[in-house]
Amino acid sequence: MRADAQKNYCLLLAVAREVVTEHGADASMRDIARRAGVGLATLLRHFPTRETLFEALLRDNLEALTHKAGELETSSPPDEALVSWFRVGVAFVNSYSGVVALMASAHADPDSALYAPCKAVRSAGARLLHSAQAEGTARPDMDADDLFALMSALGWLAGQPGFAPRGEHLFHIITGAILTNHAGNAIKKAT
Amino acid sequence: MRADAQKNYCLLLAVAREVVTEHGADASMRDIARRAGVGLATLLRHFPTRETLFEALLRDNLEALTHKAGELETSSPPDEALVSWFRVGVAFVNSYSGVVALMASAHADPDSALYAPCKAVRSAGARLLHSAQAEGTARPDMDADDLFALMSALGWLAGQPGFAPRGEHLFHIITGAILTNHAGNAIKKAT
DNA sequence: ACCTGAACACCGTTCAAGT
DNA sequence: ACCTGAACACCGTTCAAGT
Repeated sequence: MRADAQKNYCLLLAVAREVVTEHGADASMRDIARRAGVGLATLLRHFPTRETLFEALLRDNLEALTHKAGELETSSPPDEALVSWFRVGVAFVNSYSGVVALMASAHADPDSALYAPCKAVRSAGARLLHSAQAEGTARPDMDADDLFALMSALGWLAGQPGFAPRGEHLFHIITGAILTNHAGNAIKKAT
Repeated sequence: MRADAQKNYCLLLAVAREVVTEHGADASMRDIARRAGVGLATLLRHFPTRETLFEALLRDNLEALTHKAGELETSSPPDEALVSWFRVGVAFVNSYSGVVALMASAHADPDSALYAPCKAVRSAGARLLHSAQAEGTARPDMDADDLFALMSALGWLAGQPGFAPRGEHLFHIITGAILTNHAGNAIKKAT
């Protein structure tokens, strides 16, 4: 990669982050190029699709999310680890408005640049889920895709202006459905 | 309304239904006008916003959904009525791909043409929910907006290609969280 | 190698001009 | 009253022409 190309790459990524923060995941590519003071075609060659742009934009955060699962696995009991990670996942998936739709469709499309990172996240969740299921604290009739789907659904809800205020409560309701100890999974936080 | 205007109105509605079936809720307005053999401006005056078009397009179905609640209220015990209606609601909200996002945002925007119909649906669900709560078969820490949100979330999930196959199972998980009789709400169908 | 500008086929909005 | 065509400001894609 030539020096000027490298510089443009970084510049575009920084500007994209800014624009996407303002306008969400379906921000105008043209706008990003314009603000970066670069030809639209230049942006499009660095990132031929919206997915490749977001793959670069979210890479670090997606890796952190995947890593977080392993961390919680050793530091917390399985059910707590699962819920804590689920919460982090919901928050991430909603970090940029509209990104959840991108990830949901990437999850089903092996050609998407976001497919691999999504799969990694899914696998990380799977491990936590299986631990909790083995322990008997998570419902057994659920798999990693269900977990990913529910995470996406909560992320989507939190991104809808009308539902956002209820996000925390809906999170509580859904995690309550995932865990099996209906007795007191609400208060279970500092045990 | 003049005769030709009336004719155009009906024609546009029919064509719109067709195009939306093919391309989902964010179909091109221009395309609808084109297929109807009418100027774009004509479509836009009959339906100044996408919401007004969908208000007309969904009116009958939304009324049917609202009506269905009252019907179930008298024909079934509260918990069954709630779940049955919830199922119909999820199916409806997913009748046209992408319509769920339209409804979710209309739900929070009193200026939207879809605001009133959404409110009616919400209220219809509220009655069923309250009956079940009074009976003790639905969790008490939930209100009509939560129900509407969960219905929307399931509709959204069903609209995502990757999650659609799991729709029924996710429906089961979420209704399990709404009802309180965790013992056997799965099999409870023909009692 | 890498970048650019322009042409292209789209989109929804707006409005003066027609019947 | 109602409709139309065109102008406008956008969008992403593509590619020949420049350095």
